[in-house]
Amino acid sequence: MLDTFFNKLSKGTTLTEAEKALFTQHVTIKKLRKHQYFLQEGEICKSVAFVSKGMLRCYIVDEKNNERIIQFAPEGWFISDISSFITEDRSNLNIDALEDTELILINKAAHVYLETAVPEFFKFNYAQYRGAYIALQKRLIDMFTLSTEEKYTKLLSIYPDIMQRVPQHMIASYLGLTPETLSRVRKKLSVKKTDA
Amino acid sequence: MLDTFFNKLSKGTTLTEAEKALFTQHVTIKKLRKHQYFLQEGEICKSVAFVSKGMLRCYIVDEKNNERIIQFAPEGWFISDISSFITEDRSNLNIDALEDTELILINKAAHVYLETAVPEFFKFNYAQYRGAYIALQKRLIDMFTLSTEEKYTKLLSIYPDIMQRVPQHMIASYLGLTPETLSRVRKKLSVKKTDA
DNA sequence: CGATTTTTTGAATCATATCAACGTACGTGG
DNA sequence: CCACGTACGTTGATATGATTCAAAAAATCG
Repeated sequence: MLDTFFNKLSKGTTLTEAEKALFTQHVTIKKLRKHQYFLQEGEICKSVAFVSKGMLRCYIVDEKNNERIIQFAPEGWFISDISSFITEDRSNLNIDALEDTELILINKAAHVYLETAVPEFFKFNYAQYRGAYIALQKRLIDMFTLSTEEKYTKLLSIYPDIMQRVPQHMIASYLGLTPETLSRVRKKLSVKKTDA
Repeated sequence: MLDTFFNKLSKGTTLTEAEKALFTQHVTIKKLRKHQYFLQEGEICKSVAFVSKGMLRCYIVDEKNNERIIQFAPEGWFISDISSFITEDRSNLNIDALEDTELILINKAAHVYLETAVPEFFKFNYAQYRGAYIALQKRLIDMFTLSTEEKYTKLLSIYPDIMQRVPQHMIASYLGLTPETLSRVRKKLSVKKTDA
């Protein structure tokens, strides 16, 4: 049941069977059908979720009622509103399923418990946050320095299958573009390719 | 000498005198005069720096030779290229002093040692990274959702003294604008204010 | 004080957003 | 399984906001 999860943890970590049993006891499994929410704005984020199957998106709705996608979370990733999870303030993020998905939920009590009971888990989370910070900084730099075209091709090079799994207008939103602009960028690129 | 540093650590952490002594032994002090570099692109980032006095900026140079400022680091903040520090790859960031500044440097060996010798330091860094990640995510959201005008006024509300300490064109760079655009935004805002 | 850097202003240009219309794919219930 | 309705993607025309380039004004530094 928790295979993918232990797989993820075992990158740089070795868990004993006893420790694995602790996880099994303290986490819960949740299934979400396409379009169902893991978190809606206004709620307090009660859990960190590991995606064992499927895919979610995290988005914010701006004052013009545009959805702005902050992050995608396919299987093997964690998703949560960490800020709300830590402070227990209401979230302004929405997280919903783009496909039927399966989550492994770690609520706050479990999270605190597991981090002390399993020091490796604490270290793992440390490395996760550090890695997430580095990745986000790179993304911010890309937002600043890359052209629209480059942003799109870079996304494709990192996630080659993303166009198969995610509707185009959501990719536009993730890149900070309108759907129309992304459509035109793609057209231009396909023409370029044909030229060669 | 390390007062501001211990002050920072003591938020949520209590260090014994013995532990403080360990820090004193393992860190080094470095003074930078205005315009001097803590890190230049192409170098490997050898230390994490705590700013005890002064201010630095972290920037990247894009292919059109524009400087893009990623981050400012006034006293009380940490600055480093964490990615380069961890992986020991060459950095593509530049970090230099905007004023005469004083840094407390923790090199890799010291960092590793102190994190194991002082568990509180490990926890502190965990919280730092997590906080940095949350803050960066908020910044990314602001970049997406705020108008140019709002980005500028929000920056001012968070760092009211920033215009006094940082040249305007660097603030423009931080916000992802040209200096001309920021100048015009400021003019528009000052007219609005006069109207009232 | 003069020299250099920074900020401001103006005009032209460019990239993306916006609005509107059309074509296409999709899945849902009859 | 087909038909219909809703979503999604494309295309065109126009508007908007920011950039670019150039030059003057203001501030800062040695």
